[in-house]
Amino acid sequence: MPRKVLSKQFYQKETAELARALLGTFLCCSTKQGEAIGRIVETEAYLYQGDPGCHAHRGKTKRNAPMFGTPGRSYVYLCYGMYQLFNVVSDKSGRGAAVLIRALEPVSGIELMQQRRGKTRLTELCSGPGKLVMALGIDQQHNDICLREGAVKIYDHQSFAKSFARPRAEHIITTPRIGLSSGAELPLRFYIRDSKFISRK
DNA sequence: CCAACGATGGTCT
DNA sequence: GACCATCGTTGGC
Repeated sequence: MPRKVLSKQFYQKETAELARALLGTFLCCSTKQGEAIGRIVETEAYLYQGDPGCHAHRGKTKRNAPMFGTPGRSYVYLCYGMYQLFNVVSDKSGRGAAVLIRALEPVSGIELMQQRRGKTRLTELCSGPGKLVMALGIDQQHNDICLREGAVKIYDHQSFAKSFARPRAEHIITTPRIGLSSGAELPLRFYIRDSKFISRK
């Protein structure tokens, strides 16, 4: 089954739309230890306007600068002093918006994920934004890089087995976002209804 | 199963 | 000096 990375145009979608469209695509990270791949099953949108939960809400800073760059690049930042979180820059260039990847269904490189996580159960490998970054071996080296070429890529819905079909729109659940002190109430979290691999209901 | 809590350090005011 | 887009453990059912 040939792999195809998501197009430049795919990433220019409005942020909430991109967050939904990314469900069912495949996040892949290659390191010297090998390749690890997961199917995206949960995302959150962070908007460039009217969203107090978004890092870019108060303008460009050193940390959030990647969010103001080209859509289809990465934004990886340190959360709570311990965990890296992985985002996809969205929308038109320079707006300061992104999609947080919150959970994956493990697809390939599962032994490597198990080693990195120190867990064996599949549902414990990538069921949270910090967990999936650990499982894939993503770190600060992968901040502000292009996702169409390089160590971290996103492949389209058809790049793996047929059993991983694009989720039907009516199977996508929308909820408030998780873990925010402001802006949490906005309905900008999305997940695949029947997935066992999401961070929580 | 689940709610509560502490660890931990960069970023921004 | 306050504020976190989290996680794993702990202790109670």
